[in-house]
Amino acid sequence: MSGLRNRPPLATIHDVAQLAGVSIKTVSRVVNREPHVSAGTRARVDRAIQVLNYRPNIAARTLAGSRAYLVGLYFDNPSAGYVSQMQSGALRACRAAGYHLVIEQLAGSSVEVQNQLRQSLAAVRMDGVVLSPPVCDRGEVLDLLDALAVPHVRIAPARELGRGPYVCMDDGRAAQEMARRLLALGHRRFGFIKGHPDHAAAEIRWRGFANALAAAGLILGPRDTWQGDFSFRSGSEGARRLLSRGPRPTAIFASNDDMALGAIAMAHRLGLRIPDDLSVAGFDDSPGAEAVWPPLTTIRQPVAEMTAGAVNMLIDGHGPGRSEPQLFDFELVVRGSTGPPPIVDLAAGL
Amino acid sequence: MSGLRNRPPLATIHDVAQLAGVSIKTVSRVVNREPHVSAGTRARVDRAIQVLNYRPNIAARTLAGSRAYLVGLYFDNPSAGYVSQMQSGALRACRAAGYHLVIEQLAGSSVEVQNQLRQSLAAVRMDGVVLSPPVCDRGEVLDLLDALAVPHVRIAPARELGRGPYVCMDDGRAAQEMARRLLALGHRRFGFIKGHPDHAAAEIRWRGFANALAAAGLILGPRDTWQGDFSFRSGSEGARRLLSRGPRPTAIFASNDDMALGAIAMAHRLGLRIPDDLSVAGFDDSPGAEAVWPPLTTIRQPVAEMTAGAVNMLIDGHGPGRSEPQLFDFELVVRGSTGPPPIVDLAAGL
DNA sequence: TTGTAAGCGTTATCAA
DNA sequence: TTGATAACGCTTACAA
Repeated sequence: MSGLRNRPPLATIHDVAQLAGVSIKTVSRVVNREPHVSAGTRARVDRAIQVLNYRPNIAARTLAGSRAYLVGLYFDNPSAGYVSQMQSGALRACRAAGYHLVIEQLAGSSVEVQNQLRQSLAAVRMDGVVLSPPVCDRGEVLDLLDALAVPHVRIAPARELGRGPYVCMDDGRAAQEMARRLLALGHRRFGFIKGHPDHAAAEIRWRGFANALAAAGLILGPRDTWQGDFSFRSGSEGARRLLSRGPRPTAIFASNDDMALGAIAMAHRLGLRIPDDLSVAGFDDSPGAEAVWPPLTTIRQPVAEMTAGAVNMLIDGHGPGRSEPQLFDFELVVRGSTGPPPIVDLAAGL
Repeated sequence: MSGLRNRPPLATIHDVAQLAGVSIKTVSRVVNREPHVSAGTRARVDRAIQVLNYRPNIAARTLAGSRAYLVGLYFDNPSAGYVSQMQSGALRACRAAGYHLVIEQLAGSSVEVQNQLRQSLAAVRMDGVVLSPPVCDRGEVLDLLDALAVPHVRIAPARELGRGPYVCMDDGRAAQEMARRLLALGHRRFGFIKGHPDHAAAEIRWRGFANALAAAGLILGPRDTWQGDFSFRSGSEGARRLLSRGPRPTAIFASNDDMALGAIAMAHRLGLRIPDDLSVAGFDDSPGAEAVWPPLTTIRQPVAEMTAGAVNMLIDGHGPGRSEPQLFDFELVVRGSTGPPPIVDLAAGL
């Protein structure tokens, strides 16, 4: 029943101490893996813990000590798949370290976000927080965190890279590599669907792509790009626009998979065959990428691993000392949605 | 920096008491909205709280009192969109009530799940937990929760409905209504893609659909159904099988949207036009449903609202007393993926 | 190597 | 209507 409040009493550190015939301090030492405990004592305590099914009360630990065994994950990302992967990585790292995860959505105006953050940090004393895009690029969030001296690690930040530790992937190089791949296939007319303007990595992807094309002597004009927002819908709308003018692009690169899937859907709708008439590439390797037809060529970003890494940096980074940004490898995943351009275009390009 | 541990001291209940010139107990009364506080005192305390930006420490509250201001959300759902909607509803309800949300994934064998659950409940004393499908239908989870007397509310449970409070939607009636709709359009040959066998609501949807067809004199054989698992991939695979035999169905109903989207992708791949050659319907109204082409006819399940309702039941259900299951309305959302069957089939059916 | 005692910031009890 | 004081279960000095 919902209203029931009389929980069976759980074993406390005193119970364990009594059963093991030691003081609570010794139990504490064993639980926290501190040195200076004889093997015999340790064994007795461990057995008592086992027998009583003892688990330290996190509230008491937090109140007494400096650690809370709680980390926060702050997000505000429209892509459910991205959030889901982050959480899965964060949960894995937390569980391995005996931590637990509190999540919080941080949305709205600067003032609103600051209030939400302040409220959550004051109420739940966490050991630190992980900031994911686009929250990690909001100046007011970093300011407040600094003011409250709350440890934080950012995931794929794009601004103020000197401000604290982060994990990331080289988005620019990944976009560049995708561009080179498409160029190598023979494409010469490109469409690019940009990501959400608030998400700074989107800008980096765009620049990486544009630079690689520029190196090949190609310049994308404003009519070759479309300002999307990372949503499926903005991807299909972008594709509609990019494909509605002649000569139309033979390859479209979208800043994330959701938009690429939207572009594919639109291409189907317009009667274009993929990849025969049009190549489409995405970025993220989201669940849908492998499932759509034809499966999507994309950049695999190890979101779960990155987030797990961020949580570990938070937990391990106990002593002071500058931690280096942790760089994760991307992977260009080539699937069926990209191929050579139509013969006629190939001939023209050569 | 990550390793920084010296946080600026936050105001405590003592600071507030001193500034307001009252005892800590009075501050506690004001904070907790208890009666028996004069208006003047209350105002003074409120002002002091404001000035000092005081927020009660949740760890101290938990340790001393009976409430933890923390609720847990346990999940293990493959659909990122579903999880995302749940969390969003849960976070909204938590924020409104001054609570915070701890999430935990519960996966694996019976023993593993019990250990995860036991560990998380012993470490983080939560006021209660919300169980989502398919976790909410695992007997060992309910048993353990009962044994530990942890309040819980289930979302869309399908088994053991007498065992505690829950929120739900009438899946069977929704599937029935979808069947009637397709029958009314003139369809007579159906394909059905079943959901994950562990997710009991999937079974209910299937029975609702089958019953409605039976009422119209139609029986679906094993070759008219496909055992999916709620994934996009299983949907496309299911569609491929269902469509590979003649005479092929004119309408496919998938137990969730991800599978329906998979079916649509497969239909495109096979060169079938939707809805001219084939109608496809889903269940959930996930984000992709509106974005795909043609947009998906589906059942809108108010997942966020249901979860918010579950959290509120947990928080409100403080006194004992049996709380009734809370039933939420579904909505049949008709979009472009369904239409009349091809003329030849329509003629044959009449 | 082990133990004692003093908090940590609240809520709960009981008296004023 | 208020307030003093004892828990709550643990960590952290500091002793032994």
